This record gives sequence, structure tokens and C-alpha cells, in this order.
Amino acid sequence: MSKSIYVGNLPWSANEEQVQDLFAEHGKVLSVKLVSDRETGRARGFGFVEMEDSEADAAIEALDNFSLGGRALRVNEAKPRTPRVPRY
DNA sequence: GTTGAGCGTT
Repeated sequence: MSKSIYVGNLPWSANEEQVQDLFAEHGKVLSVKLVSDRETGRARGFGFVEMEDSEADAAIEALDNFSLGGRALRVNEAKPRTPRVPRY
């Protein structure tokens, strides 16, 4: 099975490519999704990585608090994404 | 700077 991993405290200059490559060192990365603010078109500084259950756990422990670009990455299992709420 | 998308028929 696979799990979604939350990756926060990313530098605004980070790309999905960098994140995927980083996580790929600890397991097979199924997918990577960096989140950006669609309202402003600016990066929100976090993203998500999908990996296999066991590998996701290992990657979390290995990459959590990892220093990237002088910033300590925040890595943990992602919670279900927020349901879209209709705009009025 | 902290938990994701789409506006269409999955």
C-alpha cells in the first residue's frame, strides 16, 4: 500500500524534482506534489510525497528535520486533504 | 510563509 507524506518548511525555490530525488534515496517515490497558492501563484512552502507504507515511514524518519537550503524540513504522514468548500 | 486539485461526467 502507499502513503501520503507531508513535506513542509521547504524553500520557496524548491521544486518537485528536488523533493522526489531526495525521497527517492530512501525508497521508491510514487508521486510528488508541491503546493502553491493558486490565488497568488506563489509557492506555499510545502508539498506532498507518495511512497509505499514501509518506505514512507523510513523516509519520514530520515528526512524529517533534514537541513535543506539552511532550513529544517518538516516531514510527517499527511492528513487527508481538505474537502473543497463551495465559494459563494 | 505549514496539510494538496478540478469547473467537468469520475
